[in-house]
Amino acid sequence: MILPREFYDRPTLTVARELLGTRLVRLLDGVRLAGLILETEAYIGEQDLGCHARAGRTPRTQVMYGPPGHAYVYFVYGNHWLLNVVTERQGFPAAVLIRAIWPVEGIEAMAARRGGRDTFGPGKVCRAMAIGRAENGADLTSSHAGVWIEAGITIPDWAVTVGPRVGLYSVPEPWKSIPWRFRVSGVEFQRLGDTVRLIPVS
DNA sequence: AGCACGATGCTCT
DNA sequence: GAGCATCGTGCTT
Repeated sequence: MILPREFYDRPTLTVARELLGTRLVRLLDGVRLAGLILETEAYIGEQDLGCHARAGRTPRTQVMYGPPGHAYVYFVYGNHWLLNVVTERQGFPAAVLIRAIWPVEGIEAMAARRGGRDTFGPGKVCRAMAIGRAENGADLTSSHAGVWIEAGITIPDWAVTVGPRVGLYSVPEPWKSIPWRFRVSGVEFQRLGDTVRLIPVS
Protein backbone atom coordinates (compact mmCIF):
# COMPACT_ATOMS: atom_id res chain seq x y z
CA MET A 1 0.00 0.00 0.00
CA ILE A 2 1.37 3.40 -0.99
CA LEU A 3 1.23 5.78 1.95
CA PRO A 4 -1.56 8.33 1.33
CA ARG A 5 -1.21 12.08 1.54
CA GLU A 6 -2.89 12.09 4.97
CA PHE A 7 0.10 10.21 6.34
CA TYR A 8 2.31 13.22 5.65
CA ASP A 9 -0.27 15.84 6.61
CA ARG A 10 0.54 15.51 10.31
CA PRO A 11 3.10 16.91 12.76
CA THR A 12 6.56 16.38 11.29
CA LEU A 13 7.92 14.59 14.36
CA THR A 14 5.08 12.07 14.12
CA VAL A 15 5.80 11.50 10.44
CA ALA A 16 9.55 11.17 11.06
CA ARG A 17 8.94 8.52 13.73
CA GLU A 18 6.36 6.60 11.73
CA LEU A 19 8.42 6.57 8.54
CA LEU A 20 10.81 4.18 10.31
CA GLY A 21 10.17 0.69 8.93
CA THR A 22 8.27 1.89 5.87
CA ARG A 23 9.47 0.89 2.42
CA LEU A 24 11.07 3.40 0.07
CA VAL A 25 10.52 2.14 -3.47
CA ARG A 26 12.13 3.15 -6.77
CA LEU A 27 11.10 1.81 -10.15
CA LEU A 28 14.08 2.10 -12.48
CA ASP A 29 14.17 0.65 -15.99
CA GLY A 30 11.45 -1.80 -14.95
CA VAL A 31 13.44 -2.94 -11.93
CA ARG A 32 12.04 -2.46 -8.44
CA LEU A 33 14.50 -1.18 -5.85
CA ALA A 34 13.32 -0.98 -2.27
CA GLY A 35 14.61 -0.54 1.25
CA LEU A 36 13.24 -0.16 4.76
CA ILE A 37 13.76 3.34 6.12
CA LEU A 38 15.97 3.09 9.20
CA GLU A 39 16.87 6.69 9.98
CA THR A 40 15.14 10.06 9.60
CA GLU A 41 15.48 13.67 10.71
CA ALA A 42 12.80 16.33 11.08
CA TYR A 43 13.18 19.91 9.81
CA ILE A 44 10.30 22.06 10.94
CA GLY A 45 9.42 25.56 9.83
CA GLU A 46 11.13 28.92 9.44
CA GLN A 47 11.83 29.13 13.19
CA ASP A 48 14.01 26.01 13.01
CA LEU A 49 17.44 27.45 12.26
CA GLY A 50 18.61 24.03 11.07
CA CYS A 51 15.94 24.00 8.37
CA HIS A 52 16.54 25.38 4.90
CA ALA A 53 13.28 27.29 5.25
CA ARG A 54 14.93 29.53 7.86
CA ALA A 55 15.72 31.81 4.89
CA GLY A 56 12.07 31.85 3.85
CA ARG A 57 10.63 30.96 0.51
CA THR A 58 13.31 30.71 -2.19
CA PRO A 59 13.48 28.78 -5.46
CA ARG A 60 15.23 26.00 -3.58
CA THR A 61 12.84 25.77 -0.64
CA GLN A 62 9.53 26.30 -2.42
CA VAL A 63 8.72 22.58 -2.53
CA MET A 64 8.71 22.54 1.27
CA TYR A 65 5.94 25.14 1.20
CA GLY A 66 3.84 22.99 -1.09
CA PRO A 67 1.48 20.13 -0.29
CA PRO A 68 2.65 17.23 1.89
CA GLY A 69 3.74 13.93 0.40
CA HIS A 70 6.08 15.37 -2.21
CA ALA A 71 9.84 14.88 -2.47
CA TYR A 72 12.21 17.70 -1.58
CA VAL A 73 15.52 16.73 -3.18
CA TYR A 74 18.52 19.04 -2.97
CA PHE A 75 22.24 19.05 -3.64
CA VAL A 76 24.99 19.56 -1.05
CA TYR A 77 28.76 19.64 -0.79
CA GLY A 78 29.24 19.49 -4.53
CA ASN A 79 28.58 15.76 -4.57
CA HIS A 80 25.42 14.57 -2.93
CA TRP A 81 21.69 14.59 -3.49
CA LEU A 82 19.54 14.26 -0.36
CA LEU A 83 15.93 13.06 -0.22
CA ASN A 84 13.31 14.58 2.05
CA VAL A 85 9.55 14.14 2.22
CA VAL A 86 7.42 17.24 2.66
CA THR A 87 5.12 17.22 5.70
CA GLU A 88 2.31 19.26 7.28
CA ARG A 89 -0.21 21.51 5.63
CA GLN A 90 0.43 23.42 2.44
CA GLY A 91 2.08 26.76 3.23
CA PHE A 92 4.01 25.46 6.26
CA PRO A 93 7.58 24.52 5.30
CA ALA A 94 8.65 21.23 6.89
CA ALA A 95 10.19 17.97 5.76
CA VAL A 96 11.76 14.71 6.88
CA LEU A 97 15.24 13.76 5.67
CA ILE A 98 15.70 10.09 4.76
CA ARG A 99 19.13 9.17 6.13
CA ALA A 100 19.41 5.39 5.84
CA ILE A 101 17.71 2.35 4.36
CA TRP A 102 18.11 -1.40 4.63
CA PRO A 103 17.96 -2.88 1.11
CA VAL A 104 15.15 -5.38 0.51
CA GLU A 105 14.52 -5.52 -3.26
CA GLY A 106 16.90 -4.94 -6.15
CA ILE A 107 19.84 -5.47 -3.84
CA GLU A 108 22.32 -6.23 -6.61
CA ALA A 109 21.22 -3.24 -8.67
CA MET A 110 21.64 -0.95 -5.68
CA ALA A 111 25.00 -2.44 -4.74
CA ALA A 112 26.22 -1.81 -8.29
CA ARG A 113 25.10 1.82 -8.18
CA ARG A 114 26.85 2.55 -4.93
CA GLY A 115 30.06 0.67 -5.62
CA GLY A 116 29.31 -2.11 -3.15
CA ARG A 117 29.08 0.26 -0.22
CA ASP A 118 26.35 0.50 2.40
CA THR A 119 23.15 2.55 2.36
CA PHE A 120 23.63 4.31 5.69
CA GLY A 121 23.89 7.99 4.90
CA PRO A 122 21.51 10.30 3.05
CA GLY A 123 23.84 10.77 0.09
CA LYS A 124 24.28 7.03 -0.29
CA VAL A 125 20.54 6.39 -0.21
CA CYS A 126 20.09 8.69 -3.20
CA ARG A 127 23.09 7.24 -4.99
CA ALA A 128 21.83 3.67 -4.55
CA MET A 129 18.36 4.58 -5.80
CA ALA A 130 19.34 7.03 -8.54
CA ILE A 131 17.42 9.88 -6.93
CA GLY A 132 18.48 13.37 -8.00
CA ARG A 133 17.37 16.68 -9.42
CA ALA A 134 14.68 15.11 -11.59
CA GLU A 135 12.87 13.76 -8.53
CA ASN A 136 12.61 17.13 -6.77
CA GLY A 137 8.92 17.87 -6.32
CA ALA A 138 7.80 14.34 -7.24
CA ASP A 139 4.54 13.17 -5.71
CA LEU A 140 5.39 10.26 -3.41
CA THR A 141 1.75 9.28 -3.01
CA SER A 142 1.55 7.89 -6.54
CA SER A 143 3.83 5.69 -8.62
CA HIS A 144 3.97 8.13 -11.54
CA ALA A 145 7.42 9.57 -10.86
CA GLY A 146 8.93 6.16 -10.13
CA VAL A 147 9.51 6.95 -6.43
CA TRP A 148 7.09 6.32 -3.61
CA ILE A 149 6.81 5.01 -0.05
CA GLU A 150 4.81 1.95 0.96
CA ALA A 151 3.67 0.65 4.32
CA GLY A 152 6.30 -1.66 5.80
CA ILE A 153 6.90 -3.21 9.18
CA THR A 154 6.11 -1.71 12.57
CA ILE A 155 9.11 -0.60 14.60
CA PRO A 156 8.38 -0.82 18.36
CA ASP A 157 9.33 2.12 20.55
CA TRP A 158 12.07 0.13 22.27
CA ALA A 159 13.88 -0.15 18.93
CA VAL A 160 13.92 3.60 18.26
CA THR A 161 16.78 5.85 19.36
CA VAL A 162 16.24 9.60 19.40
CA GLY A 163 19.07 12.12 19.28
CA PRO A 164 20.38 15.38 17.82
CA ARG A 165 20.44 15.93 14.08
CA VAL A 166 23.70 15.40 12.22
CA GLY A 167 25.94 17.90 10.49
CA LEU A 168 24.45 21.16 11.78
CA TYR A 169 27.88 22.47 12.61
CA SER A 170 27.19 26.21 12.74
CA VAL A 171 23.53 26.15 13.74
CA PRO A 172 22.80 27.85 17.11
CA GLU A 173 21.16 26.15 20.06
CA PRO A 174 18.63 24.84 20.74
CA TRP A 175 18.33 23.78 17.11
CA LYS A 176 21.76 22.21 16.97
CA SER A 177 21.00 19.72 19.75
CA ILE A 178 17.26 19.32 19.63
CA PRO A 179 16.52 15.56 19.42
CA TRP A 180 14.82 15.41 16.06
CA ARG A 181 16.77 12.45 14.68
CA PHE A 182 15.14 9.01 14.76
CA ARG A 183 17.05 5.76 14.29
CA VAL A 184 16.19 2.09 14.37
CA SER A 185 18.64 0.36 16.71
CA GLY A 186 19.01 -2.86 18.67
CA VAL A 187 17.42 -5.02 16.00
CA GLU A 188 18.42 -7.05 12.99
CA PHE A 189 16.32 -7.89 9.99
CA GLN A 190 15.73 -11.16 8.21
CA ARG A 191 14.58 -11.30 4.61
CA LEU A 192 11.85 -13.83 3.81
CA GLY A 193 11.52 -13.43 0.07
CA ASP A 194 10.43 -9.84 -0.37
CA THR A 195 9.09 -9.50 3.16
CA VAL A 196 11.12 -8.71 6.23
CA ARG A 197 11.06 -9.85 9.85
CA LEU A 198 12.46 -7.87 12.76
CA ILE A 199 14.66 -9.70 15.28
CA PRO A 200 15.83 -8.23 18.60
CA VAL A 201 19.57 -8.24 19.21
CA SER A 202 20.56 -9.38 22.68
C1' DA B 1 37.97 2.90 16.10
C1' DG B 2 38.15 7.65 15.62
C1' DC B 3 39.38 12.12 13.85
C1' DA B 4 40.76 15.50 10.23
C1' DC B 5 40.39 17.10 5.87
C1' DG B 6 39.65 17.90 0.87
C1' DA B 7 36.57 17.42 -3.15
C1' DT B 8 33.08 19.84 -5.59
C1' DG B 9 29.16 22.78 -7.29
C1' DC B 10 24.78 24.80 -6.14
C1' DT B 11 22.26 28.49 -3.46
C1' DC B 12 21.71 32.73 -1.55
C1' DT B 13 23.81 37.41 -0.08
C1' DG C 1 32.15 34.82 -2.32
C1' DA C 2 30.80 32.06 1.67
C1' DG C 3 28.62 28.32 3.33
C1' DC C 4 26.86 24.03 3.24
C1' DA C 5 21.19 18.48 6.39
C1' DT C 6 28.18 14.44 3.03
C1' DC C 7 31.56 10.95 1.87
C1' DG C 8 35.82 8.62 1.43
C1' DT C 9 40.60 8.53 2.34
C1' DG C 10 44.45 8.55 5.13
C1' DC C 11 46.38 9.23 9.30
C1' DT C 12 46.74 8.55 14.48
C1' DT C 13 45.65 5.79 18.67
